[in-house]
Amino acid sequence: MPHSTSAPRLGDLERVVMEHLWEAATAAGAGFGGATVREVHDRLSGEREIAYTTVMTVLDRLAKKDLVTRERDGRAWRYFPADTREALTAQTMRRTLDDMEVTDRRTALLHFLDGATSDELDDLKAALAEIESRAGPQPSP
Amino acid sequence: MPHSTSAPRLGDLERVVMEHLWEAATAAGAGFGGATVREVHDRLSGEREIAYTTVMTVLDRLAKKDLVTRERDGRAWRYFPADTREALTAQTMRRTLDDMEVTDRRTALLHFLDGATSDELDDLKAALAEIESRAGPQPSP
DNA sequence: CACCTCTACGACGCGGTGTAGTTTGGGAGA
DNA sequence: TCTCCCAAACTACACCGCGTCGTAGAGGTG
Repeated sequence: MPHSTSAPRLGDLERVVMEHLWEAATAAGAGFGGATVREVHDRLSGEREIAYTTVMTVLDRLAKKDLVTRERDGRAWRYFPADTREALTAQTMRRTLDDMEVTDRRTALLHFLDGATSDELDDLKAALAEIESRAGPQPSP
Repeated sequence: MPHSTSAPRLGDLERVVMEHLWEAATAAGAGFGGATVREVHDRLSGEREIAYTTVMTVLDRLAKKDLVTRERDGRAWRYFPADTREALTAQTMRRTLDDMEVTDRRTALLHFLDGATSDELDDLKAALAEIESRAGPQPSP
């Protein structure tokens, strides 16, 4: 039984392709975005040599892993990231935390914060405050 | 060039073996611990069928990935986890955050916290407080 | 010496990923 | 209508990581 982990991991090229989809999504002003195989291929061709079908295969696999969705656009498919970069990052981090079956979570988080810049700590505090306010003000214990 | 990511990811069996090393480390009261191939194999044999050399190979690969260290113990090697489970977890989480080249880190962290239990939030706050106190009391800005 | 135990090294199968060629189906123009 | 082009679909292949062992040596012990 050769390994499982049930976690869709990104390869190098897959990541690059996701980059372009994310860029396309933000560039198109939230509402739309996405890209066809040809569009992604054209962009990648500017940076390195790569076959059209290679891009197609990658997009296809990403779709099978539910990392992207697709809609018809004429005869071609238009691919969209299923999650934002931030959401995917968070998911992956969470999966790590869960998979490792850490008993002493506080210590793990402490180690994590050890490597954090003060900017990052600020980001974290901001996020924490946001969550708390969303959950409603806590009664003082 | 088939992928790289410079990230030592754990397979299923590798993880199981690490479990045993971590257990051995804590069971031995901080100071020592570690385990030989035979010890790990004996323990695994109780749960499933597995060859001695399989365990050896895994330990070997873990050593090459610097996830364990080893010292001579008679004719055998004694293997020690290079990091605690918590430290490794934190490392992996951090690597994810860095690799994904997230620009909006705050949003990513927000997504991360979205999936957190309130226990986990408490752990995080405790860790955060610890870091802050360690860095010395901040002068009010 | 014979034996036992450990290490070192190599091997094989399988799935994932990078990479691409070949086949097929359907619109668009001559 | 017939042809050509484009995009999709399918297939293929190599390489690497990991689970899985086997075999060959080396070095103590009875």
